[in-house]
Amino acid sequence: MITIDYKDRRPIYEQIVERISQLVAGGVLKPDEQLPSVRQLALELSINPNTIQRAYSELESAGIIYAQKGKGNFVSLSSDDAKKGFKRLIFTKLNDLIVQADSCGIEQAEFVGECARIYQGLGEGKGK
Amino acid sequence: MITIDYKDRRPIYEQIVERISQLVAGGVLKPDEQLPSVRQLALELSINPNTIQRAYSELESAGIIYAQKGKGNFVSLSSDDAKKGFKRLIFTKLNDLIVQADSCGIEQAEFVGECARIYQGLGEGKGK
Amino acid sequence: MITIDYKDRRPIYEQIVERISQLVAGGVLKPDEQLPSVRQLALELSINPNTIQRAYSELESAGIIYAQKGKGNFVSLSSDDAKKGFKRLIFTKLNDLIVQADSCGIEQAEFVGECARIYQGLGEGKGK
Amino acid sequence: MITIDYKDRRPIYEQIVERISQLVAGGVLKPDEQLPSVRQLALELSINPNTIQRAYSELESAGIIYAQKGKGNFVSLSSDDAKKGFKRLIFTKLNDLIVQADSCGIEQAEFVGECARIYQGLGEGKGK
DNA sequence: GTGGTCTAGACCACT
DNA sequence: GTGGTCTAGACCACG
Repeated sequence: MITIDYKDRRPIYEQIVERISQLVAGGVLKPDEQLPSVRQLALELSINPNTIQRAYSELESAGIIYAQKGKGNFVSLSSDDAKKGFKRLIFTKLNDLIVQADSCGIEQAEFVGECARIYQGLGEGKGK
Repeated sequence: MITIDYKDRRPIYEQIVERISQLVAGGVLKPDEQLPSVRQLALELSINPNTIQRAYSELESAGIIYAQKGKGNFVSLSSDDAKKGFKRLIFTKLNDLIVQADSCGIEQAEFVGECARIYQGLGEGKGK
Repeated sequence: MITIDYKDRRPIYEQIVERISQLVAGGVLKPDEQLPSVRQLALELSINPNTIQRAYSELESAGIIYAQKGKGNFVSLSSDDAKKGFKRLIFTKLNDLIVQADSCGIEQAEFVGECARIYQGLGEGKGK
Repeated sequence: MITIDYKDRRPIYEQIVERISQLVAGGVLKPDEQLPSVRQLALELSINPNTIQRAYSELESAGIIYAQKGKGNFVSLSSDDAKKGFKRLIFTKLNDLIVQADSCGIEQAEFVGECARIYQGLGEGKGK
């Protein structure tokens, strides 16, 4: 359900935050569902509990999950809310990317063409 | 020609690398043209010469510029070559982004629509 | 009569203490009236009896209720006494808050104005 | 400039966050001014650098300060912006307090009277 | 020297 | 057993 890519240059806790956000956005984790405990997830991924704790803290202050002392961590957002938040995040990144693309002369037609090609690639991947 | 945004969270040397790459891709800096010396640029931007040196090193190992001992640093790529390199880089990032978008249910139509909207926004900005 | 908000970050026993204090201060629970038994209340709220026990202990050491072995827990304070205790508590918190407010430049007039606005909001809420 | 109250039940990092917020709100720390380094402040207060780091992280994600790797942490908000943020925070707490006060029968007149008394106390304290 | 991340291990409050 | 905080010490990237 959650894997860590040690080659990824981003910090581990950030990878976990993103992964769980996706699971919530994708509706795999439903509102009020309990997440694996800090210690259990730490064992599974064989990383330090503090790192999980940090990821969960970030998710909590982002309003995606809520914590109850002595009980556990739970999903707080509906899948729809999470999707909206995620969309905002992705479209912000897309904006940055297009600014860059534009600054070195890549035009809309070419950019959109590339999008189509990539989406098609994804579709085929699924079809396998 | 080159400005630094100290509030940008990315390292300074990375900002410089990006900016010079853009200038080459945009044809502002032409092949075999000499770049400002490490010391001069450091003075202009009032930052540590080590930082400039690092940026130039990265640009060199990316094949965008070449250094001649005792003479200076020079542009090695043609505008077109730089553009191609840049495109590869941007399209790789775009790929990652689309994988993410897809994984939380954003479909091609919506994604492309957002691209169009952003490009339009850029166009208006220029028109000012 | 008593409800628990699981999304509230405060411990459950504290919510119960506060709620019962309010009921006493508001005169809903009268002196020498019997409170629901630990087990019964635990069943009603479907939480651990230990948690109720802890709440009752705190209430007892605060002098708000008293326990009789084998019989149950009873209200000890009159509504007026409870109100006084409550007032002391609230005004202590208010003091802290005003110290903070003052330290960042909020003056009495503005503070009192805000109080009035909030009280008005409450009044409207009741009017519904 | 910053002191820690070990009797305070709140975590240390939270005390630091609040204290620095106040200093920014009060205009003592001005925009773009550099804060003491993580290690230095840790030494001064004789607490672990990680705890300071945590406080600074929270301040950063709240937009009150910004960090530059290798350089330090700097105030980002103007004193006015900080004041507004702080006001919102305090008035939220005030709201909670008034809800409590109201629920046990403290009326607006009495509440405001108490505010006046407290503010007067503060004034006298300063006059000394 | 500076911030950022991670590990290891401890203690506390709560259920 | 669960989350939350803190300490101690390490390593990396940056300037």
